[in-house]
Amino acid sequence: MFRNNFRCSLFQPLSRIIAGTTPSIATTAFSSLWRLEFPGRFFCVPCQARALASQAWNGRGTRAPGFLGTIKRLEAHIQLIEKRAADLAARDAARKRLPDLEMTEELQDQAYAALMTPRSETAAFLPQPVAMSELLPAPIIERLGSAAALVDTSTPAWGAAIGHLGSNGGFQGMEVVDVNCLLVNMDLESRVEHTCKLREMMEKAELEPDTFTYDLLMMAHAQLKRPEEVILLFQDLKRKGVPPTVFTYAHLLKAYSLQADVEAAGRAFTEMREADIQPNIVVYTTLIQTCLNRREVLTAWQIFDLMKLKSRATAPDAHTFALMLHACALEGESERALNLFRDMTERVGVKPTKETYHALIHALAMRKDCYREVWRYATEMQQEGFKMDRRVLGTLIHACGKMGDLARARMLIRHMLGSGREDMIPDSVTYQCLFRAYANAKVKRNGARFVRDEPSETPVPYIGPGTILMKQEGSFEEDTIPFSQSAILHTPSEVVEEAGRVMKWLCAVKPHLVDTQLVNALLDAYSGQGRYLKFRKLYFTAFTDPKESDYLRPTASYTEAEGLTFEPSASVPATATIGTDTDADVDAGLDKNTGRDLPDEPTLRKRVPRNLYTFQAALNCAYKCRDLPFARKIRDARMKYLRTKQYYSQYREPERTRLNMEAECSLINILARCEMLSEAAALLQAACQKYSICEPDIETLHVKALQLDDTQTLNVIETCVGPLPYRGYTVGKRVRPRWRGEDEVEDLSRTC
DNA sequence: ATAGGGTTAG
Repeated sequence: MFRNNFRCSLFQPLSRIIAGTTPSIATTAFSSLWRLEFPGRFFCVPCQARALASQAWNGRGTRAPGFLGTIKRLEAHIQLIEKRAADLAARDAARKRLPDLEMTEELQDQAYAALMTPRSETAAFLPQPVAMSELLPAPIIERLGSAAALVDTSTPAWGAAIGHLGSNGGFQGMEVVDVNCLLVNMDLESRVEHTCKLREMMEKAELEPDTFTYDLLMMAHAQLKRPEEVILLFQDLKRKGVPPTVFTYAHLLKAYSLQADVEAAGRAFTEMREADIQPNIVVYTTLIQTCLNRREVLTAWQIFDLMKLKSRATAPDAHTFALMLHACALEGESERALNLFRDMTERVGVKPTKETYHALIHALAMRKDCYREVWRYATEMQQEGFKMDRRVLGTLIHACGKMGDLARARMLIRHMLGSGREDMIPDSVTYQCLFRAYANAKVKRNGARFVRDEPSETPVPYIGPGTILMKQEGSFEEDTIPFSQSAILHTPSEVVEEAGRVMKWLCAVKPHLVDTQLVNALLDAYSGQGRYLKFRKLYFTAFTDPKESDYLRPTASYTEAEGLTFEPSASVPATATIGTDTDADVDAGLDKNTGRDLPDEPTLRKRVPRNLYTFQAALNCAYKCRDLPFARKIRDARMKYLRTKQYYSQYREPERTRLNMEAECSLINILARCEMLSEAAALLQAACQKYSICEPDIETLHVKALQLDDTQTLNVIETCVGPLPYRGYTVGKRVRPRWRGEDEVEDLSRTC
């Protein structure tokens, strides 16, 4: 119900654009669909190109004129199609064979080894840089005089030079082209910085900016992500009657893309068509980006299809494919990404770029079952000569994090730190992925090691093979990441201890990297390794409470108007309060037996504000350890958070709704696990007024109701989520105490 | 004589 509404609202801009009163992207673009290059001939793009070429030529062989030529061309075409079909079949066969090969690990290790081998650096010959003063127009150089030296450095002092110019007659007596030439040679930052001064000087010299002037200024602002100024510049251009070009509109559309303003982009697109300006591949690609920024993936695909159909000139290129691969990643559609990539390279004949490879790897990294493909394409990318940069490595670590491949995640981090390159050092996101690897690492719960004679908690500076003991200039801090010396971490304790050490190290050495997301990731690591006590400690010590000024309204009006608070219930297990024995029981044996982390472990040096994902992680943890009082505390804190400005500024509408629904469902499931079905059912009834809840969202409640044979609750569930699927619960499962069994595998995520 | 693309919460 609600979810459907939500879907509709998501797609509404699309329908409005297609069927709306104003002609829009889709209508205008569809109307030109009829103007295909080769109506009635379904030749693929390369063949269209061939056909064009052969029409233009009168050569021999397949280019021969007349009937014979036609036959030969047809034969050639058929051969081509046959060859392609054979190639595809061979490829498919190879792909199908693949799962039988038992080389997964080995292959991945090879891939990793290939990745880590430094490629021989062939020093590219760079031509001598030309002096700036030789590029600038003569009148400007003349007026600058000796001040021309200001710009003849590696970082030209544009501010000083323009100031000098301004006090020496400015642009007086010059042409617009001179100003434009100056702009062309200025870097984007300087263009933005000195826009006002330059326009002032132009006005003084009675020079009217032309289209190119506006283009250069708009471009600079667009690239530096300042959409407001771009839009203002465009309005100014219109007001002055300067005619825009397709470039001008492209810059404007880029601004709307940054604002994720699909409607405005649609209007601009229409306006452009009305001015009889043909949209080109860049315009369409920017429109796609706008849709993706608003998560309107369906519209993005429609524009993409349109580009393919419309003409050869607008056929998608590597830029467009990179975006669409990214669209696949957004939706977790890994197969679609693979197909698209194959389409791109084999059918359309577009050469993959670093960006397309990266986007493909990203799309593959979204799913665990594509982990091998991630490494396959990472290797291929490397073999094609593309260098790994921080972003690609970041995506690979992301894949490791998702998969729980901790060993490789740590190796990649070491690699990045050991590279000693400024542009390679891991950022906050990279570390976040590392922590997710800690969270998802599959280590045996009982690491059957009674005595552990290698105390892994001593922070040892990493000294890898080939690392010189001398600290490298400027990167000595990074070199001391307190990884355990063991190449592989075997027990949850080892994992959790290392995660904690790394976090402390980050707090001490790189505090600017420690943000809410990172601490949330550490929470996930504790939760993932079953360290619920540590989790709670972190949850209660590492975060700041919202300040009075953070609230939208004064907190005096704090009277749960939402009406979804828990009823205090007598059947709450009395033991389950923070820090009691129950908690220690819930935590795995090691924590308790060694007592290692029970006495005041120093808390994090840095505190960060909570966000919605903090609560999500906490609710998941409360679910896993069945801690209802903890869940209620989380809920209260969350309710308070919903009144803060941060809540409204950090999350947009669809995400808010999704997370709020997830939180409600978590609470329902926690209640169910604690066998408080009537309260859970009441909550469900209230929640389904606001959200469209499916059976998988509240699976625990359903299973629990079946186990307890609670027909009343089952009825409530049925009225709330519709007809219930069969759930084959086993009685044995119910009897077996699951408090300290292997990891529970209930999935709280929404899969429908 | 310009423009559009890739990492972020299992």
